Amino acid sequence: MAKRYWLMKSEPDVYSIEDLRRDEVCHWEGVRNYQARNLLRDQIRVGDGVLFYHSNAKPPGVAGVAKVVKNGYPDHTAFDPESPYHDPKSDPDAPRWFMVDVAFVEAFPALVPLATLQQTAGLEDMVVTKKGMRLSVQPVTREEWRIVLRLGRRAGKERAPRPRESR
DNA sequence: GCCAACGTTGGC
DNA sequence: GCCAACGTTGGC
Repeated sequence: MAKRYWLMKSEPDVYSIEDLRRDEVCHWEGVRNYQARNLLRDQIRVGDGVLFYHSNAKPPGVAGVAKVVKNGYPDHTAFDPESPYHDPKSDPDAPRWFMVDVAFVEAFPALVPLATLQQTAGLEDMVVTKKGMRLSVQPVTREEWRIVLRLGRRAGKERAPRPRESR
């Protein structure tokens, strides 16, 4: 399967790209939407690229890049009564919710705001720019990926020198 | 903090 | 299986 690309939302107050930089790898836990669940379980694969999106932020936007390092597996936080993501209806013998593991790749020197995405030619059909689209795990096309990475790296170039990145 | 757009739940 | 009520998401 060729490498594919995704956008995943996280509230930076809960878990930000800087948290992922520190942790290096994280479980993408707590997704409780069936459409997103299906992507995590069936579509997203090791090696795929992830745009790390800060939602409910000021401003919201793409903060950096991660990569998938573990395919979908049951989200154990659903089984934990102490977890904020606890779901008593998820049975360990037939898990309802899934997660993947992602690893830090890079943080953009400056966030690419949603408003910029909405104004950028070539991103007209990008899911995150659509009004009313709340899906927290979304597919991204190869071309959208290319454009957003260029925006993120260019944004940094205008403000501060960017250290050599591995990719 | 507001509220529009969605998704889910539950009565019938 | 409809749909009203309710809860959540997430931009503004």
